[in-house]
Amino acid sequence: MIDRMETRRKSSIGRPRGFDTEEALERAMRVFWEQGYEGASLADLTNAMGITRTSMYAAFGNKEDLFRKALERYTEGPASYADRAQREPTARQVATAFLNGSVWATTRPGCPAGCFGVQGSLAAGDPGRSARDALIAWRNEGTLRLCGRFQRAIDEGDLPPDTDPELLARYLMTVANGIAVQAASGATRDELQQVADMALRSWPPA
Amino acid sequence: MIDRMETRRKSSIGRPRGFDTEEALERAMRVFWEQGYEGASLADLTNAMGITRTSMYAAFGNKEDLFRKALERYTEGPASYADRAQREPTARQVATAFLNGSVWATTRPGCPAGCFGVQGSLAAGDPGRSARDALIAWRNEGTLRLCGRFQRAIDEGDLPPDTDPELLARYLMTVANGIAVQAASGATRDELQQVADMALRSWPPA
DNA sequence: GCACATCTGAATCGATCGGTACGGAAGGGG
DNA sequence: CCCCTTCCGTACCGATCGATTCAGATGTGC
Repeated sequence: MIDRMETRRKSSIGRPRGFDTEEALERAMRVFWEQGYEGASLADLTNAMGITRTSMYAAFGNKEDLFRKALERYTEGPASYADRAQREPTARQVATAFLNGSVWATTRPGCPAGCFGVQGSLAAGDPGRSARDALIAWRNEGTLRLCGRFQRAIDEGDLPPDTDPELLARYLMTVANGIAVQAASGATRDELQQVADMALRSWPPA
Repeated sequence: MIDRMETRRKSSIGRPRGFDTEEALERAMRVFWEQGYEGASLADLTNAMGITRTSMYAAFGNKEDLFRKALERYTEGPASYADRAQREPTARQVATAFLNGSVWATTRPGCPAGCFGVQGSLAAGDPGRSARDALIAWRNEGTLRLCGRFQRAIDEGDLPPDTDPELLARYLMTVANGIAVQAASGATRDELQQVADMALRSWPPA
């Protein structure tokens, strides 16, 4: 009852866990991704994970914790393009990689269409408010990281000194969010790639 | 039991309704807008509407019908900027009015932040799937109408003949959807107006 | 005033919600 | 081997879900 909600086990004594927590989390992530926090019931989740309620609670804590861990996995998995984009050498390449990555991630065959960080919980009632707030923070952190990267680009002379890094970051995040919504609406990868290309046409000249 | 789900009453006999259906629908719209279809419980809705469950069912049918009627009201109310934008004389003015309107509508003081057509139901489980599909259709219809408007602009010589009207329409809808998500994330009207202005910089020259 | 259609409110429906308690099964350390 | 810890499946918890039923109140048309 103390800290059993940790995914990692603290000792090797006792019967070992009978399922792969990483794979179970992957399955849970996809359910949240597809149905959202409030739309995903415990029955949906445990069914997809292939385990019982009890095992889920022992391994992950509760539904909210499971959602947060699924978000972490999403960040390091399908959304890892964001991290990679940050490491591109120029601001323009960062922007291009970021939008291309968002197109790619939101239209991956075999994965739900759209972005976990958007449709996981955009609006919610009381019980799902904490999940919604977690995603709001997640999106805003992404914007902030982009902003910091563009500030660096300004300092390095890669962008004009009168550039507004916040605007650039918010612009990119806005387009990426829109791409996610469009992907959830059935837009294809090709169509969204064209949109991303067009969005980059308003990027400040290198 | 036949068609009592109509908002309009078919006869004047009997006890008249004790509440204003339009105002009740307005209140319901805001609840769906703020909490989404699945996040809005009957208790939330009827509480905000100031009526009982029974009155709601008698006047609107059921939760799903109420949602559809709320969407109609949203279309003709807060989202009426889309219709108005279509009637602008040039394609560029259409695009400008559309994005400006979306910024304005998603950040209206006294209204929930964001767009009903996006956060009303972006992802959902089985029970909310029909609401989700209704909003998908709603967004795609908006794109289609923009596309038709830009096709007309091409025919009129307002846009170059090699323009892809679908791409322009999808681009605008993508940016508007992104603006909605950003508004739901706490972005201010000024910030989003800057984003909209920047998005229009990639518009084909007049 | 009468008869009737409709509205209203409370009580209730079965189903499902997220979350738990319990007991048997199963594996590791001595 | 035994003990002990942990896992796992079932059955169940109170609360809430959307939806309905029913009696009583209320207003309209005759």
